[in-house]
Amino acid sequence: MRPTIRDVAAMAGVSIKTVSRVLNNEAHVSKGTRRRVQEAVEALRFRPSMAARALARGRSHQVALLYDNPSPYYVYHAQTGARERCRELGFRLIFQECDIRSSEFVAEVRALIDETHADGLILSPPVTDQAALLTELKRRNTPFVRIAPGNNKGICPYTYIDDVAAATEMTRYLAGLGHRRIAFVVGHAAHSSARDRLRGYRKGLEAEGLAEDPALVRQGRYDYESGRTAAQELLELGRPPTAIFASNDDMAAGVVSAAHELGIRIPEELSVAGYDDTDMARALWPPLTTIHQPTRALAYAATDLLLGGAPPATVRLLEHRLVIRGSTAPPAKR
Amino acid sequence: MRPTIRDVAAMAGVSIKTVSRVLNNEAHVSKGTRRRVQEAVEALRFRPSMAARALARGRSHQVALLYDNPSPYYVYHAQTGARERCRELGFRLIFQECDIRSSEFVAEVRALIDETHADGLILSPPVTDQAALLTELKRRNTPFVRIAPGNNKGICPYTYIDDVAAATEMTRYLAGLGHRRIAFVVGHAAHSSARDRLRGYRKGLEAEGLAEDPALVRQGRYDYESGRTAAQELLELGRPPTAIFASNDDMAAGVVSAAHELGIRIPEELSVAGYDDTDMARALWPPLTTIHQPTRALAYAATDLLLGGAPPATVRLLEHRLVIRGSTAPPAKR
DNA sequence: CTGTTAGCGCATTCAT
DNA sequence: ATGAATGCGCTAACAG
Repeated sequence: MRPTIRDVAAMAGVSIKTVSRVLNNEAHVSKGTRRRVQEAVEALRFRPSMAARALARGRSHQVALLYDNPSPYYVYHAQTGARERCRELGFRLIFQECDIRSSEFVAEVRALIDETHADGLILSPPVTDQAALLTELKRRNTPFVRIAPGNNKGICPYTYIDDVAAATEMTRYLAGLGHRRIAFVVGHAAHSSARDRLRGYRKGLEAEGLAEDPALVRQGRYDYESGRTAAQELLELGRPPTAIFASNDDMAAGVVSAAHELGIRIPEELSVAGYDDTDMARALWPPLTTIHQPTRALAYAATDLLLGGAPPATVRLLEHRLVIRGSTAPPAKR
Repeated sequence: MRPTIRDVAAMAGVSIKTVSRVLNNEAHVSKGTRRRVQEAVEALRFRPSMAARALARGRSHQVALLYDNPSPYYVYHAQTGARERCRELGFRLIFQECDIRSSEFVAEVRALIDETHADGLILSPPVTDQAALLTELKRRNTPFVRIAPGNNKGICPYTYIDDVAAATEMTRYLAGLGHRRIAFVVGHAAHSSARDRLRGYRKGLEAEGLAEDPALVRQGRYDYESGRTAAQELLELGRPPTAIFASNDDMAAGVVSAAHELGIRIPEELSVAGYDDTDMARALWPPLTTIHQPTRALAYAATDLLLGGAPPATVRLLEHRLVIRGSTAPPAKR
């Protein structure tokens, strides 16, 4: 049977309030008493009930991470980063999938907060940009932070990397190798990062004096299948690209797959670039050139903003980092 | 401010007990009263506190899924499957990473149960085979189920696929294409599935009248890096294999990567086979031949065993399914 | 320094 | 069919 604070108090020969004091590291407990209580806790292997604590004090020591993301790698790393910081701070992480397209979306988040007494929320893309939710959270005065927001940046702390700069740099890097026909696969329209990365691509082309060819820009959805479809179309063009920049790693994997199937060798005949959450890109290494996108670090830092110290209103956490893996080649002769 | 059951009672003009009755679908409430209460619930957007409920009744309506697994895909799919069934049954899923090698491993799980009042546990490999934990759970009388256990199968319900049969079939399939030097990359020693799959490989060789060449069997750890290393060694042998059977998808990805790097074309010059949790294998399609391993379904069914109806002591849930993707080739001429 | 009392929000006897 | 009182395990005033 689960021991309670009363069992501990009885064994230590004190009142439950004294036990509570020890558990919460409060002052005004004599050395000896404290030790006796601690021994009883050990002996009984007592662990305070989070439910009881949540009721008694106002807060639950739980935060929720909300996501609606098609990429297992993104989800896994975001979760890992947030959980790590939670652990360190003695919080528990509620990991909650949601559906931003549902008419009940905001209601469901509200229900989550009320049911769990969550102390705060961490929003990951594309939840991070749902205006209706942001409004509701502000109204309720629920603390929250955002990962990679695309708008309304003034309303809460957030973490992000500079997608425009990163995509610009990648595009210029490919151009620097000699590529002049560089295709781009756009991400999911619901994600503001998709727009930023596209903007970076265009800035990169412009900086290199390359004209944008609309036929080389394809809409994707940040998932494997859309990258694959886009690459199939691109590679069957009369004048195909010599490089394809897919704006996340799942789509890059789709591009690699399509190229394999068409017998096109990477990187000798086609250069492929992507955004990298480590594992996926490593699986495809060496054909892939990637931007290192530390999802885990973004989530860790966001959690820290929510729970740790007094956060500034806005934080620019991480610069982008361009990382070249493997041997992206200059364009093949034609 | 969060509405409570008292607010609902006041608005509906009844006592909190009546509200409680309506919330829990109990009998002995008149039609009209029930409707009035429901309207008040809607109007106030009332959601009962899980913490208060957990205290008042004995159970928390929460279950925990324990994992200690290096594969993001595995973790993601297991989580998704378990969460889905939880949702349907009105439970909340606590998704908990742990470290089976820690000396505090059992103590930490015990702490989790006491802190959260979890009603039951779902154990995924390799947690599923930690004898010390199983003993403790039995002693405490905590309900639990296991996914793909390798031993002590009598003690609780579990779900699994037949790894021995699946690996046998895959090996025989490769042999049927004409391969006679089929290599095998073994999984992590802590997972019983690693042994089962190796056994299947051996049975397959035997059934085809092929002698096992110890040089063609390499130890891996179910992660990308170990698959890559194993393949590098295998492909540099004096007499390299014509097919490599990696016993999970992360390792298969490593094999594909190593082959690419060495300029070996798949599947023309090397056939690669793996175990597939869909996404990873799809990313590498078409070079890969895979066994379809529905992690998500296994987790869903395990959760159902834990929460749904009266489960039998043991359930054989799913036969394995061999899935051929793309065009695995016969062995290259030498 | 330590103990007593009163809730936190809900379900659960037991009355009515 | 409905309501008042009691308690789940803990913390928070408020004594002493």
